[in-house]
Amino acid sequence: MKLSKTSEYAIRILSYMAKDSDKLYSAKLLVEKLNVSDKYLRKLMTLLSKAGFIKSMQGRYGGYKFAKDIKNIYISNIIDAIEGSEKYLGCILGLDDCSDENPCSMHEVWVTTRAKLISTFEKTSLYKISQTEIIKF
Amino acid sequence: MKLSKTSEYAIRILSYMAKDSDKLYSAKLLVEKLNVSDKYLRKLMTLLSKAGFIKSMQGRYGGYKFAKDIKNIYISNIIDAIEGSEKYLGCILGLDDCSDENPCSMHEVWVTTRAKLISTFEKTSLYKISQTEIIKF
DNA sequence: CTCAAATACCACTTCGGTGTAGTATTTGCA
DNA sequence: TGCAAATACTACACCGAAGTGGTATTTGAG
Ligand code: SF4
Ligand code: SF4
Repeated sequence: MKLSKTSEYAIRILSYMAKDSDKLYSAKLLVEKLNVSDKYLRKLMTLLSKAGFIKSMQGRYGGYKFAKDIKNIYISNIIDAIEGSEKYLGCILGLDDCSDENPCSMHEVWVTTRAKLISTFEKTSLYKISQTEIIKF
Repeated sequence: MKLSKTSEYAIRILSYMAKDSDKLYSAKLLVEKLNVSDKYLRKLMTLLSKAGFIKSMQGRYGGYKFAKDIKNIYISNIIDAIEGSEKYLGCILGLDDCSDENPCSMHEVWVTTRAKLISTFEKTSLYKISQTEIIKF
């Protein structure tokens, strides 16, 4: 019942960057501030670049900055890019073939819960997160 | 955002057995009916025995049957026994150290969603599940 | 008593997510 | 131009969950 570590990291990194969304961030700085290993963070940054959330500047004084308005980046977009939506859209019991017509007794409450979770992801933008003070990353 | 495969299997198996909760089920039958590999199911059955949900009868015409009233076995009990409650009680972003006092902007809606999910698990017994027709396992 | 048919146990393999290492490439500035 | 400091890339190591194989043990029927 958790997102993958990679999704966690991605949300953490982008949330952190969203605090000053025009700034250019180096991998070195992010590694120091956030709790992600150097190599893994760099790999992830490249992935996030290719996904279009950020753009990278190589060379001396390079780094990463947002490629688009953080008001248009939602948590659901990030999760989709990293692990695909199936990972959190499916049934909690893993039974793909049953439907609303053939439900088990957990179905109704599960579907309701799931819907709420999804709508949370789809409605929460990085901008919104940046408006809240986060002490610990 | 999913339970482990093992939890899925456990819930599937016990839900199936709950349809006729006094019957003695052989591993062979369960393997045929449910979609779990022979060896893995047998290993899991031993684990479920040790956890006290079922008891096993060895020898010729042996098998498994419930060790207690299925009205007293809740989904949350099963998940706890297999993967521990931490796995689905924590924060979705994996940041253990922030609290209700230092929340990010997802916190409130996440906590609400999580609470609903947990209460679903804690209120749904195998008996309740058995009352609903499940076509596909 | 013997055997068939069932579970229990131990050890190994496989696989995907996570993390690491080393090297190549880019780029601005002295 | 040459170097320092940054990112990009490729390949491999690690680890826990999932899955498999083979053997030992139990037990009732005949
Ligand atoms: S009926 Fe039950 S098992 Fe099937 S999708 Fe709904 S919650 Fe999952
Ligand atoms: S504030 Fe709440 S939802 Fe946000 S990261 Fe912390 S525990 Fe998770």
